[in-house]
Amino acid sequence: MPSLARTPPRGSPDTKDRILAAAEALFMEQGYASTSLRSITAKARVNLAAVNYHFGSKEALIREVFERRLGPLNQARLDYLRRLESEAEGQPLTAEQVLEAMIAPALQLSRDPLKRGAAFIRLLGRALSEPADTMKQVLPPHYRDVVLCFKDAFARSLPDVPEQELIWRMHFTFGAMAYAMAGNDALQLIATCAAEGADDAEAIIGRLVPFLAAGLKAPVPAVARPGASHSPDINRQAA
Amino acid sequence: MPSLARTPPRGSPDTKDRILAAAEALFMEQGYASTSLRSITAKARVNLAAVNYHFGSKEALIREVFERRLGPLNQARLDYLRRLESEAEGQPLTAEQVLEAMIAPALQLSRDPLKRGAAFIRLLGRALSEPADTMKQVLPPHYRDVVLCFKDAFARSLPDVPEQELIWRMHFTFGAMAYAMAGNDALQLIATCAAEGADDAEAIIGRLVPFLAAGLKAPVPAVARPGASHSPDINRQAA
DNA sequence: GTCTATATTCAGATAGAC
DNA sequence: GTCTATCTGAATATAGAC
Repeated sequence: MPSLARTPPRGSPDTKDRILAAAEALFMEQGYASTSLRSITAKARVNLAAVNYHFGSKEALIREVFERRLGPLNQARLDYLRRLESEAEGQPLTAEQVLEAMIAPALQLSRDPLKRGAAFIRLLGRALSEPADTMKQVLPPHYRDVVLCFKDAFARSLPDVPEQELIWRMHFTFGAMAYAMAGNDALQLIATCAAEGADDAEAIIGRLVPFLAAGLKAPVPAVARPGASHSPDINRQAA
Repeated sequence: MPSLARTPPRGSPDTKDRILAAAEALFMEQGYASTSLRSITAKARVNLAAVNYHFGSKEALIREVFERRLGPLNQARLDYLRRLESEAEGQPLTAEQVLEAMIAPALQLSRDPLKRGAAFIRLLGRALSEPADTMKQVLPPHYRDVVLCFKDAFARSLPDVPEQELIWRMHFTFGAMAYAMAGNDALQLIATCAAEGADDAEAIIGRLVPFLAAGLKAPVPAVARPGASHSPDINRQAA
């Protein structure tokens, strides 16, 4: 199959891939705006002009970094979810199972030593919080099916949670996932408190799934929509 | 009091403040690296050279943006926690109360229409996920006391959660908080599913506290430290 | 496809008049 | 303190030889 690709792979064995790998790593470390094409080509040990030859622009490069990884990742999530649902034979899945379908493929990718998937997973966690306009255009189309399918799956798992409440809980869930996947420790919580194993992705998942499942399954407070404040004295605070 | 400040306030009524407000807003919208001093001074309607005159450098400016807000905010969190603890008279606080002490002061700031605190709160949520080296130096010192005091408070509220597990749960908690505070909806979850009220900070808090409290209080799985995988079949997944 | 060299734009920072 | 004008460097992108 690879020898039948549009451009014969002779001459340059992997220039494009080297650029993509270097871009992935540097975007993760420094962010999109702070990473220059010069540093990318230097790390990939290719010529500066190669980026514009192969990709056209810096924006097209970051776009391809995401397109290459995100399609397979999200397809794996959907496949995982469908497999669990078919095995359940009509029984609704547990929230833990739905979370596992969301998280396990990312864990799989982050463990792959060949594809340098870990860098991408961390980049992805960062990108979800990035204000750059590019990200706001690139990510949503890839996630559309995942969001819709998993929302339905969660709704079946959690029939007592109203739809609006469920959407907010998924919002919080993605936030915690993105933060954990990005390996963020901006507050040096781990360092300050001397916890170990921050790099062990599997350990993180084992803790993240029960945490999020409990939040998703929490009893729905009688706050409803009309403005009943959840706490009577939240306002008596000076500064 | 203000007329006795080091530099008499005549001549420039608020040049520094206008720069800080503009920087806050633009850093929130575009991120640190993508925001030029030219765009900041244009928005603040001051001269380009004023930034370097008043602050010395772009990095010193962003540093002051955070220092001006973060000290009072985190002090309010500590005061709130201490007040709740003194009212409890020795009884341990609930996890909901500790979360409220963490979140309510941020909500307070984000609602203040004069100080443009909402922009800062969103900027703060973003900054916690930002890879820039500057942030990694600026934020941790401000959060050190908050992290330590709230860790102790959570530990008293949740005596059944081992310390290592609690640290991870706080990590997830801060992730969900940062994501929610930043108003991130990178996946267009809210838009896709047509939920309303995304801008109402109080509604977010009313949903966030029960969600996080349930996660923090979740039963601790028998995963312990030695590598007992939490799920037997997490690995049989192709791609 | 790959390279050198360069065009162009824009960034942060500063000098010096007022 | 504020302004104009400018220095210096670095960024993206491209032209054209090989």
